[in-house]
Amino acid sequence: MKNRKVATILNRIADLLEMDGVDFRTKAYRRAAHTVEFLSRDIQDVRNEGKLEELPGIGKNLSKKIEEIIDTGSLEYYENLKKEFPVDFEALVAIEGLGPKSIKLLYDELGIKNLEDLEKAAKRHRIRRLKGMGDKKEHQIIENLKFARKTTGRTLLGQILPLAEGIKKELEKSDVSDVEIAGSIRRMQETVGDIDILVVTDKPKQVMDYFTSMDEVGKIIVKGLLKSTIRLKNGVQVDIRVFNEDSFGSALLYFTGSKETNIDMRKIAIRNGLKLNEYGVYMDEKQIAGKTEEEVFRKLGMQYIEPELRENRGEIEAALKGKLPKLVEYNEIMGDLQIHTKWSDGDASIQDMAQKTGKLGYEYIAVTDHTGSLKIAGGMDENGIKRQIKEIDKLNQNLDEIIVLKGVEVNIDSEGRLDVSNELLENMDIVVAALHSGFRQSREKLTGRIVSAMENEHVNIIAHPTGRKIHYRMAYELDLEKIFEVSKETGTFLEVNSQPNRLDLKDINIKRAIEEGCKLVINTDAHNLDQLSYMKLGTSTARRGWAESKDIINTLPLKKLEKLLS
DNA sequence: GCCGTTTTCGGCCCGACTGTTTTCAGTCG
Repeated sequence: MKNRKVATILNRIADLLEMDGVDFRTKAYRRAAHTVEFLSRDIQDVRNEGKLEELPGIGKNLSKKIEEIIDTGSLEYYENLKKEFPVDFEALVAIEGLGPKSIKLLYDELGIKNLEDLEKAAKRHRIRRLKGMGDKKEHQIIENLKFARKTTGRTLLGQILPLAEGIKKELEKSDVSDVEIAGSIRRMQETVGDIDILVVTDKPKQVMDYFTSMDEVGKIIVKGLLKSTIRLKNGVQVDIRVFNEDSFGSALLYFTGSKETNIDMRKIAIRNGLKLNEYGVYMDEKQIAGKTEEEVFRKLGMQYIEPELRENRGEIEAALKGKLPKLVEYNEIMGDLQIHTKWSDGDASIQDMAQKTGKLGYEYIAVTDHTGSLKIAGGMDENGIKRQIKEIDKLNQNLDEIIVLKGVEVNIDSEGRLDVSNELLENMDIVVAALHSGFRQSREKLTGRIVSAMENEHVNIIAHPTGRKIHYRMAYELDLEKIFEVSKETGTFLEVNSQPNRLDLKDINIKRAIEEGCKLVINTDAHNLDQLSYMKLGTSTARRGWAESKDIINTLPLKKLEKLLS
């Protein structure tokens, strides 16, 4: 998968061009980088088919450059640009208040190339003497330097969601008639850079004062009547925008993004002789829509696009043609098919997990504790599995709100073998299989291990298929196209694992899997009672992958699911 | 550098806030 590498180089070129004051060509590189980064296929395959130019934003010139990157691993044009501007752009631009123009000025006038140079120059008061700079700006740079070095970057959605909801609750106590969480959180992106909040009020002064003086506020970065930005004590940035009721829909649309989707929607407005901004849809000077998002989409001649789809990955074209999928709904999930208990590495008893899930409105769960070879996770031996089966049978006689299915999460060893005998697997309602080690094997070997597990007639589900852990380890090398093909052939379901740092398969792979005709299952992989609520994260990931309920097997009622499993 | 429901040339989203400015450039989202 060279997609990441190609996208990174294209983005770096855009950075350097931006520094040089190049305008629209910069945008072209960024657009192409976006296309490549979120392509659900291997860019190398597209290149081999000679179809690079069919991708949005990629023409003759860029397709040649991409070919050069794929073939040689580098790009002469990029190398030359780097020589011209030998600055650590990425580090410098991470400083709040520094953009391409300032970085160019600092390099041209003071030879500043990196954070160390910047710090020295600022402390010697050499920056305040530059044109357009001043002592405030210099001070700001010194302040923000400290922070930029400590910053950890993006936060997991699962971590930031409760924080954002807390701030929303807090703001509801102020003079507002409405508060909504927008931005990438509303789009349910797997990681989030900041919290965006939109409020409706006719007392903006009071609300902004309230917002900037909340207990959690560490630093006020910007404060105005219509927009403010703060940094919480824990380092997370929060942006707030104030609107009135008549603009609520267009404001929510704008503030939810993504930026790329916003830009394309504004272009559609222009094409229709209209103007779209955060205050509404305008014909000449007159607002003709804006109160609700639905109204805005309608005026632009499009279907309503769910927030999770707003990533400029083809949803705008589909909405214009009326061909958007009908996404799986959060309340359509009927059960959870990967749950751990005290029998292996979970914290709760089977009964506790069952009772909690019964309250969530599910019809069924599957208890899928680890098996023998996974000693570290307290894996059960075959006798343990047999005893657990008996316990579940007994429990089911006393539970009326939910059915507990008998499952295991078997380990796929380094040669693709399972660690539980087929005789025993035959007795299980559901068998989940996964890799837990040997991630550094070759692509062929890793793919082969999963394929042989899928070819076992007892295996129903491949759990966390790519093994990635966000911020911790990359997905292992896999031929996903092959996995999808065998998944479809054998009727093995691919998991969308809901753990906040897994979300695996991820959105673009889900989309591809569905296109290939695979069926998926959304599981929490919960190890305690609280983690059962992660289902929301897995479902949002599936929605971001354009999944409909027909693609997700645990939207089925028990009877139909059992038929499918058999 | 890309693209086309007025275009193969001439466009390319739009607005708020800050700091350094006497009217605007740069940054940010």
